[in-house]
Amino acid sequence: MARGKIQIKKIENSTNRQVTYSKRRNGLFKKASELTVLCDAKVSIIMVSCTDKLHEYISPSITTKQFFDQYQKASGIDLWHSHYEKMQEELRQLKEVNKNLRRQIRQRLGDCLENSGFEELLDLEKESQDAVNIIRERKLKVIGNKLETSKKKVRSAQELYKKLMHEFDIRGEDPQYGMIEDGGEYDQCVYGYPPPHMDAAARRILTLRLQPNHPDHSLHAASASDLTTFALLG
Amino acid sequence: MARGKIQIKKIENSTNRQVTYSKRRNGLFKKASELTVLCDAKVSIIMVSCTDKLHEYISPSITTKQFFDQYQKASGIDLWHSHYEKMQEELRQLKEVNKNLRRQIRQRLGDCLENSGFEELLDLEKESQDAVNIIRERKLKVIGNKLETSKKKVRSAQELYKKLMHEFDIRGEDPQYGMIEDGGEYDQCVYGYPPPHMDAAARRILTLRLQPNHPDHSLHAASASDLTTFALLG
DNA sequence: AACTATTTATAAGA
DNA sequence: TTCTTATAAATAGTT
Repeated sequence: MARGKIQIKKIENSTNRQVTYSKRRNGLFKKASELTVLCDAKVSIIMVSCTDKLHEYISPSITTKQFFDQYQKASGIDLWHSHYEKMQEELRQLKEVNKNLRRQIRQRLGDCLENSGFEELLDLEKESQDAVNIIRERKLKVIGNKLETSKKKVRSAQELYKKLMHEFDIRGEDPQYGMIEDGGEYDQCVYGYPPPHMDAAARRILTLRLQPNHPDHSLHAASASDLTTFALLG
Repeated sequence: MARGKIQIKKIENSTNRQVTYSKRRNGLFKKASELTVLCDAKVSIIMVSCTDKLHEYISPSITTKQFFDQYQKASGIDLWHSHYEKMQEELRQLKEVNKNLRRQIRQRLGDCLENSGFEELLDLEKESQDAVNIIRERKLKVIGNKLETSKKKVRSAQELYKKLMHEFDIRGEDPQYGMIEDGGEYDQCVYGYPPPHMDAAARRILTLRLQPNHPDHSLHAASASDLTTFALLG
């Protein structure tokens, strides 16, 4: 506005722009302070330069926080209040959902059934019984896997045992265990007494192995009350 | 600034002050918008007049909320930020809890058991089976109550029937149902055919009632598979 | 709200 | 940055 009129459009020269920003900022703040005094008003100016520097004018006798509060109150504009309320609503809903989930769990554990109708109870019973069955299946499968592993261990122990026996045989020593070596087959082997050099775990596994010939099959047919037998496997 | 210099102090004449406020406010906003364009800056001006009227200038391409956020970030002044973060943390935790509860329920329904260990499966099975038993007990109790109610209904229907028969008898009409009236006792009564004036529901109840002589006792001993019989009671 | 004499702000140059 | 200054813009007081 001096030494020539200018177009109101972005100043491309960065230095120039910076200078103008600084000058006009001061001008703006000066006007604001005059307005504050002359008209007994309150003014807040916050500016962010294109280089993200922040400058602020605030009328004396007020803080920016007060200004924010007053602004919101006077404007009725929500600003963060709607945001805040949305969060509160979300919190409330989540708490409600959690409460319901907990109630569901309690019901599934057999609590709080007083208010459930007959149909509801029937559904609940069926669901729960189905769940028990699934869990039982899963347990059996885990047991099956464990048995499989045990079987392998037994087999390798047996191999070792055979080899040792063979060596004994070659040396013509101690024919006490000959019958086991003769058979060679696993099932024949395990009906004999376990050799004394096997450790306690291996022996326990062998002992258990004596009962079902085809564990995978018979286990799946077993009823719940039979299962404690197999829990010993650990 | 025109027609005479003025002192920068509160304008005592209220009308004058109002006019000046309006004029200078426009000037300020104009300068602000020029600054916005010329220097590619962001400006927020909020003014409150001495009569508590609020006016605002905000650069295009930004909201007042964003301005507040940016201001707080730059100034380090907290305002509501800590509050907000606390709420967000709370939300996060609730969501986590929610997730876990849902997982628990799924497990109790027999889903997602792949990662459960053997011990865990055992516990789960026991819990679930206990729950099924409790639910079953509860169901039986509900059935018991229903039967009790039905029994009362039957009894009152029977009373009515008896009374009617008695009247018939007095009038010497239609001796067809005499045998029932003779017995008088409930158990004898229901073994006969229900009288035609009973409604369908009452007849159904009577029919059901024919089977167990002491429903409360026999029901509690009944196993799960027997229960569908009683579901008909509705 | 419009006018205008005057003050003030400021663009460009130093 | 700051100062200078010619000039544009803002505006106080008037209508």
